[in-house]
Amino acid sequence: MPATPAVTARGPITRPVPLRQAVYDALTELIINGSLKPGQHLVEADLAEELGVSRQPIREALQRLHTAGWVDLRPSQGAFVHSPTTEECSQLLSVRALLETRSARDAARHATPPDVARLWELQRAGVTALATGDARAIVEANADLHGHITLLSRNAVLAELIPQVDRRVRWYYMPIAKPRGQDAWNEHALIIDAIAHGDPDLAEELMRRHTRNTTDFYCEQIAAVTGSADLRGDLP
Amino acid sequence: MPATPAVTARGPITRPVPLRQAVYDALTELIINGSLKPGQHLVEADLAEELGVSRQPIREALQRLHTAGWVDLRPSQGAFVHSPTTEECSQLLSVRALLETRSARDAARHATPPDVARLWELQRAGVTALATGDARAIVEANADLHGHITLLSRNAVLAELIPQVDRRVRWYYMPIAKPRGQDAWNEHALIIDAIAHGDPDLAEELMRRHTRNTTDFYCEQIAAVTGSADLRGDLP
DNA sequence: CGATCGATGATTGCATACAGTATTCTGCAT
DNA sequence: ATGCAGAATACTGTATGCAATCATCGATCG
Repeated sequence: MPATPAVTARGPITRPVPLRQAVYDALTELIINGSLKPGQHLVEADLAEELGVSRQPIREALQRLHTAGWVDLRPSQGAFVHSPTTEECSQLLSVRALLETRSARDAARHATPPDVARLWELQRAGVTALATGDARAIVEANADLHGHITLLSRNAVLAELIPQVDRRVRWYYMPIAKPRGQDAWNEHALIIDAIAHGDPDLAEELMRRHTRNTTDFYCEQIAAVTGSADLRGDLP
Repeated sequence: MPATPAVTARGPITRPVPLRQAVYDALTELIINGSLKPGQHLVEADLAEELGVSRQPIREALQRLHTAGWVDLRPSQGAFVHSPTTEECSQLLSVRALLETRSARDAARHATPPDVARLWELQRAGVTALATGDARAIVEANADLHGHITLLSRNAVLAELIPQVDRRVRWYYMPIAKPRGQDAWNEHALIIDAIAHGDPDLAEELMRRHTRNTTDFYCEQIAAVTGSADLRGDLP
């Protein structure tokens, strides 16, 4: 078979994106950016008209949003945008810290030189974003860096779980939490260094401190707004 | 209205269970007990007829099965029972150990005397099942005990994540892994004791050993069957 | 004889229609 | 004014129908 010449396309081909997937993406976006507020009743017919599709893809997307924790699905009553409690957020932070600490450890065990180079690349992108002061770019760069570390852990289960937890954390803290800035990226550099040297113990410990600092920072922001009690919960 | 006398029901009232939920439960059961084999193509129309419902609830259940990792959903081609790889199982075991270790620690911080009493109750049930030699009862008792520890961690996120991971692990190893027997339940007793004494460090360490032993046992079983290489992967 | 192309059947994706149930509004009696 | 009863309304849950797409098989051509 000498054929299949000069196929420049990336991916198998341009698959027609299933409508339910587009709906899922659209709704998550609407929830994250606040167009759909916590507790709001999501009426299928309205969403269907809004997005120009029938109720069927809407329902399928709502199923996925439910299992992902974005909406609550009360039988015979419909879907409601999930309202996170402070306890839940504390727990999300705690679990995220646990998973990311582990992924850092495994990343240090598996990372190759090209992997590390890619990490430094993302690190530079983050520092650049930090210099320009573009808050959105900073958050995104941070997510990219952490996401790539989870990839390097070579653990598909981890890489599947972490983003779910992470996105929900970021969604909840988005309105109140300013990016941590320089400190966070200094810590990133230390972690990358540990990964580059293949030192699992050090990478784990550094990531533990990093997530702890991030959590503390978030909790201070929350406390400043709500004047509430201790949110740090069960962090180690 | 003199009627509705002597309402013995618990909960609000007897809610009519949504059909999609029944379908979801039925399909997971069929997958776990092997009626639906890995890789098998799940034709919506067939399932609908089999279960006596229309395609609509089937589709919604398949969405949930997909996000839970039970089936793969290939666009325009339908649903296929997920085929776990040995790598994936190793990763599942690894993540499960991580999460359960943490839940044991938090359980030790939060458990009340009634909670501990309930744990001992479950422990006794497990030992009884062990004595009778009923393999299915043993596996179930084990899941109950671990599940209750996750509840005691007072972390809803953990309690949500662990069962998903745990069920998939048990499903894959079911055909080849004999229950570990007495050793596992001795270790359980030590863990419960640590929780009862409110000793997080000890509970964490004991659970770490316990999950490590369980993983080792499973891996030996696997190796004996497949004659494969090291599966222990990234356990600490 | 092998390979490519086209036709056919099966299956999914989406839309629509109908039935059951929870909520809300209105009217009346207290 | 307040509480309750009843109907009207709105929404979800389920079923069915149709068009688009994919896999399979057979025929034709090199």
